[in-house]
This record gives sequence, C-alpha cells and structure tokens, in this order.
Amino acid sequence: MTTIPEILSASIQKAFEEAQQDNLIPAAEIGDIAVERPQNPEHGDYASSLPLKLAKPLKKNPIEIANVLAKYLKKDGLLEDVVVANPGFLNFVLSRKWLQDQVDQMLSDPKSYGVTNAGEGKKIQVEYISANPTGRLHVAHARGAVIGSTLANVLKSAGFEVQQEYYLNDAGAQIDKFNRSLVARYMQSLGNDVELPKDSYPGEDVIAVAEKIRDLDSANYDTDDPGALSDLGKAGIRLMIEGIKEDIESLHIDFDNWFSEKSLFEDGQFEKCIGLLKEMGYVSDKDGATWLLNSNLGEEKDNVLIRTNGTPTYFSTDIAYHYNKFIHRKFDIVIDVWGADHQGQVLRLKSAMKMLGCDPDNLEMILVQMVRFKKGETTEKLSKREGNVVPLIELVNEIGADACRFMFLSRAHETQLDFDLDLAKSQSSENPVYYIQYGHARICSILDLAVEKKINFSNGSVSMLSHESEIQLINKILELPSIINAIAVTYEVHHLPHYSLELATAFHNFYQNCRVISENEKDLGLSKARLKLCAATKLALVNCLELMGMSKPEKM
RNA sequence: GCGCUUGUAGCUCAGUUGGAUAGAGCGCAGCCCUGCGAAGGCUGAGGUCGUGGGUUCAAGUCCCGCCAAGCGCGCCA
Repeated sequence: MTTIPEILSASIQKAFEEAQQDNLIPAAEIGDIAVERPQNPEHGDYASSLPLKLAKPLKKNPIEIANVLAKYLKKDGLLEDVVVANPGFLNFVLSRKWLQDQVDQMLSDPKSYGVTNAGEGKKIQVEYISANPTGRLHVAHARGAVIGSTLANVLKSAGFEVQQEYYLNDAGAQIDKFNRSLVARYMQSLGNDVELPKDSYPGEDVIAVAEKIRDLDSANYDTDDPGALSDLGKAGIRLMIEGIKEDIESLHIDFDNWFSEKSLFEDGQFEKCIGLLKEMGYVSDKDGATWLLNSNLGEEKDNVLIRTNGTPTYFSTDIAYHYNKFIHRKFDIVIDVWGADHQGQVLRLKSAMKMLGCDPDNLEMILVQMVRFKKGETTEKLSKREGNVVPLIELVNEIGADACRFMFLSRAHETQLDFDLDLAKSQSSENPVYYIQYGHARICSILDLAVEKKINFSNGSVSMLSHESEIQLINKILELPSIINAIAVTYEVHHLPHYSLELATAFHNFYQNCRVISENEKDLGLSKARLKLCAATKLALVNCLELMGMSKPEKM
C-alpha cells in the first residue's frame, strides 16, 4: 500500500522536474519532499512548505515558486485542487471521489490495508526485556516489554521479517547468587533455621520457587551434596523462567525465540568470536586480564573481556551474542530495547561490532528511560535489593493488560517516568484506551443492528459519503500506513496510541453528526453507505488495537 | 568533573526531516439523549513552550551559555 504523502511527494517531484525543463525554475537539488497533514482543515487535506524551503537556493519569491509548481501539478484521480497560500504553502485538496472509493477499496481487500513495504522484506530482530531469570518481572520491565512488542508488530506491518527475542542471562555471577538465595530459601521452606546470605535476592519470588520445588519434588535435595545443589539451582531457574513466561503472557506478549547465553559457551561461539578479535589485533593482555582495545577506535577507554580469574565479562558475552545475531543468524538490522542504565554499553558494543566487520549503523539501541517508583511524596528507584518492587503481574491484575500497555506505550521512550501505582489504579477506569475500544464496540453494535434489520450494505454507494465528518474520518483512516512507515524509520511507537485516539475521535465525531441506521425508508441508501464507512473504520481500529497488543471488545 | 537524556496547561503527555492561530486526555465551569451504546458530542477558563543569547523569511523544534531532574563513566550485570 502506497501512502498518500508518498504519492503527493512524487507528484511534486515530477512537477518540479517539468517546470525545470521549461526553464520556469532554476536547477536545484531538492531532498525529500515533506508533505504533511495541516492542523487547520481550511489548509486542505495535505500541505507542503517546499516553496518556502526553495526560496533561498532558487533565489525566487516563494509564492512565485508555488504558483509554478501548482500549475504543473496534475489534477489526477487523487488530487482535486492545489491552492497556493501565503507565505508560500501548497495546500492539496484531495478528490472526494477518490477518498470515497478508498472505502470500497479497503472493504474489498481488507488484508492489504495498513500493510506497507518500507521494510522490503529485510530480516530484523527486536530483542527486549531480557531480564535475568533470577526473579519475576516487575513494573519497571513493563515499559520496555510493551515498547518492544509493539515495535515488533509495527515492523511486521511495515514489511520486515521480524523475530522477537528474549536473551536469557543463564550464565554468569548472578546465577550463582540466585543459587545461593534459593538454597537458603529451600532450607527455610523445610523448616531449617537458615539465614539468607548477605549478597542474595531477598524477593518473595525466590521463596515461591523454593516452596514449589519442595512441594513438587518428592526426592528431596541433599543440601550437602554439590551435585544435588546444582540440580536444585537448575530446577529453580527453570521454574523462574516459567514464571517470567506467565508475566509476559499477561501482557499479551509472545516471543519467537529464547536465546540462551550459556549456549554461546557450550558450542564454542564465544571462543571463536574472541579469537577473531585477537587475530585482528584488537586484544591485549594487561594486568593478568584480557582487554579489548576500544580506545583505538575513539572510545574513551579499553574494556576488560576476560577477568584475571578467567571468567568473561558481561561485555564480552554481549559481543559474542551480537556477533551471532549478525553473522550466524544474518539479521540485516538488530534492535535492542534496553534500560537507560545500559547507556555506557552502546558505543563500545558498536565499536566492537565494527571491529568484527558488522556495520554499527545496523545495530540500534532503544534506551528506555528508567521508571521510578512514587510513594507518597518521595520517589525512589525500583530495586530488587530494596524490596520495593511491584510485581508486573500485580499491576496487570489491578488495571488490566490493555490499560497497562496503553499507559506505557503513549510516552516517548526517552522521557523519564515516575510511576505511581495508586494513581495508575485510580486512573485506569478513565484510561484513554477505553475511548478507542468504545469506538470499536459502538461500531460492532451498529453492524449488529444492521444484521438484525436485515440491511445488506454490500451494494451501498460510497459516493453518498459527503458530510465533513465523513470526509475527515476517511482521511484519518487513510493516515495509518504513513504512521506505520514513520515508526519503521524512527522506532518511536508512541505515535501509534496517539493516532489511535485521533482515529477514535474522528469516528465519535462522525457518529454524533451522522445517523447511520435510519428509521426512515428513504434514507436506506445513505445508511448503506455509512455502514460501509463503519466497517472500514472498524478495520482501521482493529489494526491499531492489534498492533498495540490490545483486546478489541465488541461489548463493554 | 566529563558524557547521554529530559524540562510544553493544575496533573499526565503529544507536537512527524524548522512552517500557518502551540494540541489531547484527566481535573474545573456549563450545555446536549421521547434517535444506531452519554465509556459519547459541544462550549469555556487555563501557556512569557525551564532560562538567557544566537542562526533566518519563519524556532517548542537547530546552535551556544546557564538552571533543574534522571542515567552513565566497574576485572557489576
């Protein structure tokens, strides 16, 4: 599906070239031609400020340029009129007939609505959440979760081949720490008076896992036997991952792949990757540790790959992991949705990728700013250590997955967020998400009524859709593809919930102004046309709700 | 100290490569169902876009200084 701005940009480009051939405009480079929807409907359906931008390089009056371009712009099926406005805008009025016909077009081919080809079938991976499997997810994870999953959905619609991945940090020091905590909790659950080790996870989630193991496993673990303890740890991680999967499902998220950090070591990929860096001379031994010479590539400092004690750092496994994404699994683009506290990692990982021959521009990190927890007047950082975490599942149970998703989705990822659970609870009933879902439910009930009254509107004539709110609604519906394309470039998913609200507003407006199913027999033709518009709106709303991972209730 | 990010209505936030009169939801003051769902529609009050300069036809948007907040600068993950 080609978007309207794309069509108009191409027309302007053509007009510009033709005017140049006729020597009415001096030669000049024009980059991308911006066509946008003006805020004021009096300024047309779409508008471009190109003449204002060209005024300087062309050394001509912007109005003059606009007039020339307007003359060369073909009034074709789509374009009905071009109006030149001060101080040099081109305002486009779309043909009513073309707009009306799009309703029929959508209904005859509903699958191609909202699908674009911006991604050109490229392989793209979105990795998100990737929380350590040493505890259940909490509210701070929800933000990245919602942003990542929605981004993946949108990229699919934009024509990418998308994989959603969760990176399981199942190797490393945090696993030992978890094991120590679990053993203590396990002993406690058996009635032993054991203290929790100093450096451990104090959360309830570990207790729950320990008790579950006690209840499930008839063969008790001999806590004096190292082998048994190792088995206990493995069972604990397994159960914790099951819990994380529950958390994720509660938010309507489904991963395509769970990638094990441990697997990087088991099949030698880690060794190979580090070996490669060594061969290329990017690695040096110093103070008994192995270092990556990042500073050669403009980084502030070198970084440790292998510690003095022989264990790999988080950084080095991350290099191997991303090498695997690009080289072994051949992703064209890799997106990591990370917490803002990973910021220091961005540049050095990119520079390591460059050493390995991967284009760092194909590695995109989306840094989601921290969520802080608000308690009365004070705010504090959520921390497992502090024990002030709110489990994700508790939030979802309180306010529902839809409201939860919408809340985190409608804020740009780089803004900080002070999260107030009480406020979230009290506001959940007036969450804007219901405004969108209400529009959907309203349409469903109208369409039900049409069935009840045996109105078959498949032969409705869309040419009867001429009320201002009808035209505005069609325009709004047709905007979705350009929203999807914009997100495919900027990865800013928060545009989607805002667009959805505008779409719902346009529908509620139409509903208020235009009676759909009339009691009057002679209005049957108009009813049928409006039913078509309702069906098209439903298609658009369903698209939005599905992209955002929300339910689409027919009744509320 | 250095780096990254943020600062827009009472609150929570949008503002699309710089464009026309800075928008929405909630809250507040009102109006609209003997008509398909009032979880809706309409009207109003509420803004020196943190602050001071600069760039230009045009700045909430770009550049510089300052103020405030968050994060980062580990042989932690």
